[in-house]
Amino acid sequence: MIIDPNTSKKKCTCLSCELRNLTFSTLDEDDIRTVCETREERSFAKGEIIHREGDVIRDFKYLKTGLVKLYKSTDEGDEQIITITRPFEFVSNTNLFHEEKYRYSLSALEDSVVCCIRIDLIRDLILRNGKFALNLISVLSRTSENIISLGLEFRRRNLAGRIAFVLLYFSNEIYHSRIFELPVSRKEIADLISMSSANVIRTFSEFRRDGIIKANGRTIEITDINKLEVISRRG
Amino acid sequence: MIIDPNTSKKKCTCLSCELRNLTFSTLDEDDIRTVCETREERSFAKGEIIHREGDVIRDFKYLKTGLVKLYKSTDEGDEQIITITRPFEFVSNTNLFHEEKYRYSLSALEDSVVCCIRIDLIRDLILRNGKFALNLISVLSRTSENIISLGLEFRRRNLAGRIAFVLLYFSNEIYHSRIFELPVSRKEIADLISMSSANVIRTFSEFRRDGIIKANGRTIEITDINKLEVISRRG
DNA sequence: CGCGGCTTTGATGTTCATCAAGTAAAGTGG
DNA sequence: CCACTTTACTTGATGAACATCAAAGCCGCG
Repeated sequence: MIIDPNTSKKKCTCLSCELRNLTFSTLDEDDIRTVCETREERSFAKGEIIHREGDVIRDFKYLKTGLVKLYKSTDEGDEQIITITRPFEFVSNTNLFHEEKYRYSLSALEDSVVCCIRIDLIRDLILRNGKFALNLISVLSRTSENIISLGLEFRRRNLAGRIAFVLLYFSNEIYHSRIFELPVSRKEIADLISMSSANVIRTFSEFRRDGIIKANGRTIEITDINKLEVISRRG
Repeated sequence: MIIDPNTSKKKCTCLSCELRNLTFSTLDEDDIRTVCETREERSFAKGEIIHREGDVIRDFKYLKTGLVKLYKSTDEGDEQIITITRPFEFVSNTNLFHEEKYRYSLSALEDSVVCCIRIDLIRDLILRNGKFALNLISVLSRTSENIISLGLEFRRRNLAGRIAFVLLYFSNEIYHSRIFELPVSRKEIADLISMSSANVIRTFSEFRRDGIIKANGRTIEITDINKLEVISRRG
């Protein structure tokens, strides 16, 4: 870990970065060094906005640590949350390569570190390195695919089913534990599953009454995962 | 236009193909020739299935003429339609490059011609030709982006708003006319916007009563586009 | 010409949004 | 540190939006 005395930005050496195993596994030492020198690692506190829809796209962004939400603000002032994703899933909007500006906003749900690589450099690497390009396509596709798939999952469920699905998603995909701190408010869950926050809360209360979860503020414990899975499937 | 006497498959020369202006503009004459020789042009009658979810992905598929729907079958036997797209919008599922099998099915809503290029060849071109790779990323991103965006548009509208949106979509994006033949059944519209077919039909009837559209079977004429736009925006 | 699938409409009930009012929690300024 | 404000959460009551069920008409196809 190297700390630049001028900017005090933390920089680990890219050679040992975990991300290298993903998109950047195909780069040789020279290219890795170039990436390493030009990239910027930015920290965002919980709640901070990483970029807004309409901002000019300059960087290819990769989430190193933390948790973020991708969302769109509607004309009426509320948000549609598109996805909530954790590190090592590529995070820049998919429109990176065919538009100038972000279509969606991105903000930190937990303290997060984002690795920013200049988009010109990525473009250059694609042009020069076929393996890198192939790999990148794969990562980009997976990201989009996950977003599309999440939408389909919500679409076909009713209120209770969507909430069961969300709880299982956090438990299985994000925290790998049956007890966890919800990174989002009830309102944000509502914005994710396209239901009213009052009904989200009501459903939490019902799940609690039925002994399916214990909920104390944002601390959630899944006590009857079987029931929850049934609700998620049938709902 | 060349017709192969053995297979009776029509083949236009790729050199003059309109698609060349899109993804394949960066290929030199040699590569174009290779693509041209190995590709297959397949015709599908209205209603035919082009591929099913679970089928092994062998080709990169591009819609040349016609109209197709991308959809997922649920366990309960009904369909979720993901998108309906017209020619020159790339059509293969986005999982082309990171999965072995299709996640979604694709079928022809109108008689359609699909150009199929072996996936190995595409992979090879990506490896060898950086500009092609960059271009392809752009096309793939746009396709995914359109699907995601469509989902968001439906999500934030109520029944009437969704139907107004669908009608405007067909009118503006697909047929470029205020009179057109709906390529889908009422049931399929229901599967696209995640509402019941009975209520889709009811809404059509209401629009007709209110003088917003004339509907005779699948023939639709938008008679009051302003009202329809208001409903689409506010609904 | 008869069958099955799509369309249409009405009646009924469920699901969900909205409104309202109250409580708890968390930030804010003196 | 406390009073104050704001924001998140909670619950109930009400009505609107939508699904479901049922019956009848239509159309295309074998």
